[in-house]
Amino acid sequence: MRATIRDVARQAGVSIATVSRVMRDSETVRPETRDRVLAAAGDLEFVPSHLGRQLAERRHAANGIVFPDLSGPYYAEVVLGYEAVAAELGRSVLILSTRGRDDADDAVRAMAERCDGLVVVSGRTVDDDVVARLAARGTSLVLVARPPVDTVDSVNAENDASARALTRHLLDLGARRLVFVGDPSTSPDVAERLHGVQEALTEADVAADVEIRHVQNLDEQCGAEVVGDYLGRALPDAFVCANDELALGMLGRLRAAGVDLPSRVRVTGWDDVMAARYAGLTTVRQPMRELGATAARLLDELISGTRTHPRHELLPTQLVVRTSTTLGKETP
Amino acid sequence: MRATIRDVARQAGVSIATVSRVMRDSETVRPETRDRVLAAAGDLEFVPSHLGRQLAERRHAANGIVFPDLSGPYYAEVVLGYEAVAAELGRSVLILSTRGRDDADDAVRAMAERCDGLVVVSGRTVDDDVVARLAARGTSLVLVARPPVDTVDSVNAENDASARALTRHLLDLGARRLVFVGDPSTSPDVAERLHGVQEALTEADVAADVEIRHVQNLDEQCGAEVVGDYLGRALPDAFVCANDELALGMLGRLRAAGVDLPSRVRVTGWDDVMAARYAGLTTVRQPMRELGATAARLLDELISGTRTHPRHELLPTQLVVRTSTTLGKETP
DNA sequence: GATCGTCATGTAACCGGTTTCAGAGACCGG
DNA sequence: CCGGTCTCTGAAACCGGTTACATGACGATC
Repeated sequence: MRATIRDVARQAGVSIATVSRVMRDSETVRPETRDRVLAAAGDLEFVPSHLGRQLAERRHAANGIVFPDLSGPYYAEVVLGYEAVAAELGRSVLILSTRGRDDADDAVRAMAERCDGLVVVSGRTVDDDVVARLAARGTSLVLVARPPVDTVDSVNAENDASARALTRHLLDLGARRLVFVGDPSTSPDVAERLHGVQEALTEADVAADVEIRHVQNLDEQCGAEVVGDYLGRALPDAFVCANDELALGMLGRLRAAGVDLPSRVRVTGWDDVMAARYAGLTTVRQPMRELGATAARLLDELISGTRTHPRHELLPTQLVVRTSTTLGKETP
Repeated sequence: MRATIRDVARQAGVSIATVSRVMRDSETVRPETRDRVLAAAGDLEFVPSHLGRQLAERRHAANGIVFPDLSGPYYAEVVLGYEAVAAELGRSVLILSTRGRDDADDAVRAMAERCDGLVVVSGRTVDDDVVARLAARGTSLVLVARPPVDTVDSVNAENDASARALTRHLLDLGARRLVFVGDPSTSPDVAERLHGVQEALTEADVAADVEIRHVQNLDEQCGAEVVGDYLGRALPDAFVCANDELALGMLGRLRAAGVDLPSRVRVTGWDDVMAARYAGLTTVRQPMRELGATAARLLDELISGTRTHPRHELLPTQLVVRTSTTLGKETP
């Protein structure tokens, strides 16, 4: 069995209080005594138990993060940014993926019991009432890429401005008939993107319109299916997809059908995943790592009690133009 | 403040032992008493403290996983597979990324104090002596994608057979002068892959050779640089890269230089990341998720004491042929 | 009716730390 | 030489659970 604080105290001939003081060099201890304790601790290879310490301090020194999935670069980057900052702040990071878990709500609640606070990424993880109940219980919470709730901190990527920029880019290229691929009712992010597109069209001084094409999931297969539908009839000028995976699915199917891009049709995505670069996909880059990092900082403020009023951060995004819309100004 | 077991006991008019028994429905409690306790618990919204419980049980019910990075799909998938199985086994998962951390060794040791056991992924995370010291201390350990140590469990992906298959594939296509890109001294995985290539060449009934091209890092930039070097002189028949990122970097640079693939030169990678599919990269697919899942299961056996003798798992890999080597049998 | 076993529950020690408070000396000025 | 202050250390309570053991009630057995 590993040495405890009492073993060290006995060996050094002091009380456990003194050992505790030396280990966390809090109060003053006579150098001579300190040396004796340190010698005993080194001798016994004493490492203070986190459990004992945490119980006494009534804190976990750990943060949680809940996300739907880790495949695909989006969430992985968010988690990475989160972990980096949390570690800097001296906190461990607990992860919980809700994908394919039917007891996600319970799992999140269980996780909340093991952390000083947690971050919930994406609306596809747990229901709002779970979030509300956690918040009501006093759990420190930060929402990421999830519709803000007044009383709860949130971090989101800007959608509207980039959607407008993207749309103007397409209009500049002469595109007039757009098709937005994705279901705005599934996610507020998607709804905002669509909204930005529609606004840009309204503000434009040319006649242009956007059709909305709903899909089951935002994945490659659905993207391919959408292309299949359009191959029979006239292609629009551009497909504006709610995310990169949809767009990549479309690109693959279009290429297979021998449709030339960007002359016959243009395709855009959202996220700027790594594959988008190789596929030459015009898309919108999100500061994923920064989303996680910001969430970690906000959460730390909540936990440490530095701040009590909720904050809502909105991080900027950036249009990345590639060959799926124009050969003119390719960004490799 | 949240309710404790003593609050519940007082309200229900029983002792804390009885409450504990009800909460973990261990021993027999009279139904009537149980109902009283449950009512009180519900009333006070009592949730047993993990800290108290864990201290008493002297276990964390948490596992750790250490990896170098989470950007790029490789480690993310491993972590995902690990988390899924760990969650199934009722364990929380702590993560630790060592990238850009100069105190990685300490961080790993600190993490070990908070878990019942941990998985170390890749040799690029911490030194062998840290692993050895943890093992000596009795920490349950599983190594993933890291050179096996006799006494410590390990999970690795098969390298040799796939490297041979890959090489034979290139030989079949007529390639004779190969260049292996990557530094075999940095990682045993890379060394094994090179070894497989060399063996396949030796066994082949044609005259062929492989040159070894060392690189600083296994990333896209280095891949692009290697191409730059070769553009001046004669290109080999094929570049066999130690991973996909190198290969993708080469593909980009080759395409930019107007070199036609696969007619002028062939390129292969290793890992089968998502971008490889869009870049048409011939590569070797690793069962990344399964690596993580297997590690979680091995670790659970160690922690629960079901098994004491070390095991070394070797998971199969699979050659994926795409257009970077041949247009003949493209796998989309 | 005394003895015994069983069942339900309570008492108290324990897990390994932190922290409050009090006390023992050392030191100082008058 | 004495009272007061300061510095260092120890005793003990506490964090919130688990669990070995003790206890008491009750029914069964002879």
